[in-house]
Amino acid sequence: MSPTYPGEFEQMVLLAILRLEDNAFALSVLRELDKQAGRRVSRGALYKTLERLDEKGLVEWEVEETTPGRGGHPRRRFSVTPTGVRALRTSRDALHRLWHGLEDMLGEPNP
Amino acid sequence: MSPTYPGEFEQMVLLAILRLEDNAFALSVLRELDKQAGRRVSRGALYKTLERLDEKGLVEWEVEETTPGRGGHPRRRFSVTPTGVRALRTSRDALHRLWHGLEDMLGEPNP
DNA sequence: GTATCGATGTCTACATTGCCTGCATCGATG
DNA sequence: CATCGATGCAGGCAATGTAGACATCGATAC
Repeated sequence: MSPTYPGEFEQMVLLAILRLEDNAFALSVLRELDKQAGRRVSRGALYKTLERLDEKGLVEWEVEETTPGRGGHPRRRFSVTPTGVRALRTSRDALHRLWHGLEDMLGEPNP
Repeated sequence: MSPTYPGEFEQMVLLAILRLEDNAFALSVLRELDKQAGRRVSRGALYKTLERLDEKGLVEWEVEETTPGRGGHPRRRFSVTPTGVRALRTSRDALHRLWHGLEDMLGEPNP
């Protein structure tokens, strides 16, 4: 049972969900990833990732009480589980330690 | 033309090489990853990753002038190419923007 | 001088992630 | 009723992550 770390994209999805708080529906996540990280992927790609994160217990969701006046599938509101938050912290800390001290070569983060 | 971003582990390997400067031989990278990021992988895993980073032009290497008195294969000294540095910066910036503002939930980095 | 060790590198194979296209659902709108 | 819009799901291939076995060749132990 080796740890198995969240991949690069998985991390981004988790972060996007956290930022969206109550508004983390799949398509909003897609927009957030584009807006904040310049990362554009297809819906299918995102859903697959969400499905995997769910299987790993890093995210969970509930269906939204259907807003009167919209059809199709009821949408799901995602949230990051405590396990997910922990995984995120671990990844961040590891990267942070590796980055630390390289500011000269890499420059400061570009906001 | 798809960008294709460095994966989670690939980023760590690139960073480890940068930190080691002139001392970036495969096995030192392995130790650096363990020490700084707590990430332990087999040699095979690392070599595969280095090979892929090389194919993508993110790292390059030269064989070391053989130190008198050590046998086996001559070891390779790796370095990150300018392209590699750029890729690293891009990934960092994207993650940085996503992290920004979430300090309350995630806490400050753990040094 | 032979067996082994130590530090490297390579090859093969498989598991996990990343990512896309295409298809289905179902109110609202024309 | 045809279509659109916002969703979600299935299937499948490509890229990444990871391990384990095997090869090389000085140095050192016996």
